[in-house]
Amino acid sequence: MSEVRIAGLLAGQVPLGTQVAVKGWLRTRRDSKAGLSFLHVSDGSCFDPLQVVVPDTLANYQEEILKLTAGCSLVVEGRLLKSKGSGQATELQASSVRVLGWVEDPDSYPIAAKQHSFEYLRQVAHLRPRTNTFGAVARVRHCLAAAIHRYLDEHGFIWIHTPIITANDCEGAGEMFRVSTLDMLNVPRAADGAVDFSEDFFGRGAYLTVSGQLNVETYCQALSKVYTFGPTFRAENSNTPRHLAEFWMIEPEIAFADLADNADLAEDFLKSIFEALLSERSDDMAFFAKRIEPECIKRLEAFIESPFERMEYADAISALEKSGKSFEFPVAWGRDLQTEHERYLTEEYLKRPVVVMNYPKEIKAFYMRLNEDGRTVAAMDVLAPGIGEIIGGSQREERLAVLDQRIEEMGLNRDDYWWYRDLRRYGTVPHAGFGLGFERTVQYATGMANIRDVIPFPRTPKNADF
RNA sequence: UCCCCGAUAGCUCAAUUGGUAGAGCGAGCGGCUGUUAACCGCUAGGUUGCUGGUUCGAGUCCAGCUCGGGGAGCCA
Repeated sequence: MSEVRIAGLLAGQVPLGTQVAVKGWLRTRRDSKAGLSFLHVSDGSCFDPLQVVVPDTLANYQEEILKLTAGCSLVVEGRLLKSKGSGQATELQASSVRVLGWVEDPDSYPIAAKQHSFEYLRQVAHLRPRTNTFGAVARVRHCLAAAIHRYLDEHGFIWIHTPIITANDCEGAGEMFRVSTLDMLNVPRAADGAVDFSEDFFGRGAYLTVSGQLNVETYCQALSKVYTFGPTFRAENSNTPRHLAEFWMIEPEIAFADLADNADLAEDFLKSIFEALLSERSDDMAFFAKRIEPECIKRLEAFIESPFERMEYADAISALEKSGKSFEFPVAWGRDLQTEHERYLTEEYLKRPVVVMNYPKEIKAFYMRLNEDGRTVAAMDVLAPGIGEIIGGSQREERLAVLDQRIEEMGLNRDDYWWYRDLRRYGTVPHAGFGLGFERTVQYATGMANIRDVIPFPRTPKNADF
């Protein structure tokens, strides 16, 4: 007897009539007076459950089958047959059903066979993967992650495992989580009363990374095309459907490249992974289109087919000024684009993704390359309808003198960046890269409204449960 | 962190000007049916988020707290 996953059975990989064993969890049970029960069993390998037909002639029919409830774990053996019903092509005619684990007190089982709110399911995050939605999210998440690695591998990128713990308290991307083994009830003090981190584990202050970019640039300057894909941490008190304290980020970095190359990569990369998603997880995407966001498949198809708009920051400002809209936040050259501005550009003005390029240097990071005009830097943001900023990137400043000047202008300490500056002293090359928020990508693809529902165990202010 | 809203049965919600808490789903039992968001009947299920206050009387009004949601900022 062969043992197979339900995905393979439903995909027709096993000939009808074959005797198989299936292991999974019960979704629903319906009994018929014709002397049989119908079980929907899922093993998570695909969206659809397998229908199992159980005749009342099985020895444990009265004592066990009729008492099965949602969530029970089962081993079903039987023959794969063409279904007599209309809801599915094939079904399993059971010759034995073994119950591995019962659900104690079905009345209070948190995942009843009914619709639950996402807010509620977050409180039972250990059980929510058993629902249609969260099973689908998990498979889509995996599919996109695999597609990302595959694309980058096929295009000659090397995956660099940049550190999670960093002693750079100067990465400049917001509040950081401190990593310490000091006894917080009895911290060592220096003479001036400040905490003495020289006695801490690393002999200095240490933090969780907010970005692998500075580290990955070092490998970029040797391997040409590299990327990071790992968890990232921000200790910002952000309470929105788009922010997490712990999230995953992809950061490609390419040498011998400028901002235009960077934008081209971002576009080809995004289109490629969404194409993979549509072809490999059509079952889950059909579910999202039916129950979560009716437009999500059409949106991805349009995303793949139409070229991204490319727009100068200055032109974006002009478009906003000419829009006739009254924005809550003022529009002016030198000011950053607010959420409402980004939404207007992608959702009303262009109705598709746009790469906004060359921002005023004052509102961007020190490492972004200064343009000829002396007032803008080669930065880019990829904005998408419905989600806003999905990618932020730039060409990096490869000229040491200019980099030093920018470090000084921003009030940063040059010595803190000694190894980063070394890259500009030893065989510097033009290079560029960007950061893609993985959860936001999953959100965009599925239409899931809240970022807390596209990561298994969301970490947000006041919540690190599970 | 700021603004707005919310917390009532396992879940989703209702409850009139302050007057003894109700429905659907789920669960249990029974009926019916190659069923599939099944359908029909019956039953059980509540210290109304926490603390305090006003009142003869509070799910309802007031204050504080906790947690959740939406919007904004920060950003990916």
